[in-house]
Amino acid sequence: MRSHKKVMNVNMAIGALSKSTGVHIETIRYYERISVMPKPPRSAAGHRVYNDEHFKRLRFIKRSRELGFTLDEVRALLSLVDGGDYSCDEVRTLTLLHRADVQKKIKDLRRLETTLTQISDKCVGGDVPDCPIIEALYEGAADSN
Amino acid sequence: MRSHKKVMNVNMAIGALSKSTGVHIETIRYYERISVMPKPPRSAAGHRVYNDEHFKRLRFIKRSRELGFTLDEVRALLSLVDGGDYSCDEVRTLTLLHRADVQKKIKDLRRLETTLTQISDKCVGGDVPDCPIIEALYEGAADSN
DNA sequence: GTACGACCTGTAGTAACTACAGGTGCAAGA
DNA sequence: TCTTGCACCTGTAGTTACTACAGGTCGTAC
Repeated sequence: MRSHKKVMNVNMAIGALSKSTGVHIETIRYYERISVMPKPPRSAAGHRVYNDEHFKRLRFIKRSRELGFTLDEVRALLSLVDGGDYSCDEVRTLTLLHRADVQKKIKDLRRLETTLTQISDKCVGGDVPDCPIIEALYEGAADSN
Repeated sequence: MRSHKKVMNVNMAIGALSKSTGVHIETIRYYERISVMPKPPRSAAGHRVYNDEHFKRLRFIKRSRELGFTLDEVRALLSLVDGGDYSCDEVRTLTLLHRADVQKKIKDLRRLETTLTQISDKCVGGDVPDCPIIEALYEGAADSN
């Protein structure tokens, strides 16, 4: 058991969990369905009852998603946490692999931005028909890629 | 009629169109289903028959998609082409709006890259448990956003 | 005559949710 | 006491832009 495994027994319903984490109710149920969140115990009325552990796990998922990790990557991180025997190296490797993905995306988008700038520069504007942008896309003269 | 509206009557089947444009056969049929490509005439055997106009239109769609336009944006561009009365301004406006989207994405990804670098730097590596990356994500100390 | 390839239709799967429809149960106000 | 409203429940369909398959037809080449 790590320090983050301690439980505070602060019980709450799905609405409260949603509000405190900023994750939609439907998304929480979706995470349960695809097994990134565990099935919580139910109250007498059949309502889901969450505790502090659930709260932290959901916050972990949310932060990871905000950092652009896919749910599959989040699952990989969580399995390390769940196994409890993760090493720093494993986690860092996943993080750096992910960062490489992000860097590639940035590179692609920058090239794309350049092309968009170039083709919009071709266009003098005004109300004339036969826009060079359309021509560039429609006719053969494609210098993109 | 613009210069790009001239038809050369080079008929071809869907496989040839696919090969010459690099767009998958299934994707071409999908474009037809969602009405970004028109329903082509059929041969006696019921096969789709395409001509040079179809080829150019599909290439237009492909290039636009490669430039990151969504199919909805492509549809907007095509409606300008189809209407035949587009002005340079309209096209350039769409292009610049799209470029703004791309620039925002780049900005977001860059911030994300920075955060990933920061948290992976926290990690000294090695086989020790209790990785600071996991801690940062799991426990309260989140400086992201 | 049969095997092959290209074509056909229609449906389901992908990622990561979101948005309903239709139903239950509890608590507070009229 | 009734009823209104809210939070919750399940299950399914929609989103984007495709991809992949199952199962069928057709024409030609060997």
